[in-house]
Amino acid sequence: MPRIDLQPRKAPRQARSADTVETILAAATRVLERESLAGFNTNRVAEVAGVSVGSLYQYFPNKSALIAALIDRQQSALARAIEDCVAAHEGRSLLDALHALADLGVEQQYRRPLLSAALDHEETRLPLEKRLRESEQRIGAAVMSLLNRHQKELAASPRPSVVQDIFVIAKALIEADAMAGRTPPPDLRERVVRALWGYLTVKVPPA
Amino acid sequence: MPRIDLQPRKAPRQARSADTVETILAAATRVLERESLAGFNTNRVAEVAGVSVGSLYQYFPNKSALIAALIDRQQSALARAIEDCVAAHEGRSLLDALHALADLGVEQQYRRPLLSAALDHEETRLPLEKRLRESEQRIGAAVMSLLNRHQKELAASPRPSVVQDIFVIAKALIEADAMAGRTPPPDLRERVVRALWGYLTVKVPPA
DNA sequence: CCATCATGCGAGCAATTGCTCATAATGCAA
DNA sequence: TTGCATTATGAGCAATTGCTCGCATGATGG
Repeated sequence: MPRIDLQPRKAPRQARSADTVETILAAATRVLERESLAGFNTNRVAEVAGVSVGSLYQYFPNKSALIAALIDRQQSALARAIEDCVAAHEGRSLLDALHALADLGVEQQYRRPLLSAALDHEETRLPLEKRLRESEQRIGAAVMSLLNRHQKELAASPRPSVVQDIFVIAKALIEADAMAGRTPPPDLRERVVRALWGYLTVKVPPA
Repeated sequence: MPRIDLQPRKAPRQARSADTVETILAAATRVLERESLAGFNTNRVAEVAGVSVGSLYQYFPNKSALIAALIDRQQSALARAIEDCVAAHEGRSLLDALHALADLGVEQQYRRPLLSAALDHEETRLPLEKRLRESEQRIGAAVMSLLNRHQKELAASPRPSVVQDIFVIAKALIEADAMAGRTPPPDLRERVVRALWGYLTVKVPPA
């Protein structure tokens, strides 16, 4: 069984190392998106990357660290995209922003369905490291600021659980469709927006 | 790698077999809810069940079939619970029914969080067999009949995608909380209902 | 040309695990 | 009790896989 050491090994000083790391991560991505977690082993990743297992273990202390690096990459990219999206919609309507966020999620999930699903699964299994928590928090902060800008349209004042919920709702809806077909159904975007908009703005009648 | 034979082997004629199958399934459940998929192997299940591996393979042709049997059980139980719930709420309000369904989901997910999560994951990996599809359809039909009863309150006429969506939304919200803590937060039920109610009843303003 | 050393290499170890099969145990009919 | 058929057993095989370690390689400086 692998160690519980998720820190990437101190990168060697030589110039080539950054490229090699990049090559390995790219290969890992390819393997993961083609064969999901089933065919994902370090020997295969090294083979696809065109390097030896030994080299792989020079840059990643164990398999978990490799996966963690992939998650980190993907989460950072998503966080950045969301931040940009929220920033770009300053002054515009909440509905427009939700549409844009939905598009963003759809695009991300459908580009590499297996990769996303696999990383999702590993994310719950691995002890999350700081950097990942950081991406999560950046996403949370961005969404929270969006909600704060439109507080008057909301049914309730935005609490952290609201941010988590709309994130979870959007991801689940998109993932369910992404596992079923190669291309997004035309109404997916609209359904996601309806779910988010409904959750945010509706007043549930009292019992 | 395991075969792709999900049919349970023809049960022996002897009386003891049913009990043995039951014992094995119970053991499998225990292993799965304690150590998730990581520690779930046939040797361990047999050990916990107090039978030999050979016996296990007399009743289940392979590991996948064992997992499929667990999924089948759980799905059937859920389908039945949902059908009963929908039937019990005939003539009552949609909101009441949604509350009841939310409770049902929360209870199911929190009783064995790891089990539910593991089975969810395997469900996407395994080629679903007929019986499973049948449970899914039963759930879909029950929810659809509930929606049909309250068509006038709905924002749009209930299509199959609506049924899938509210199922996915509820499951995702509950699962996210279930992975985080041992007991459900007091507002979980309300959040689930709001998400469902919002999705079903809200009219999204046109662009 | 040599010595040094960081880096790359890949055979192979140790552990795991799905599953089989020769054998033992057990139930049952005669 | 005897003989047959059915079921239970578990040692162990074959395949997989995470990872190590001794050695090769090639760049660098003298």
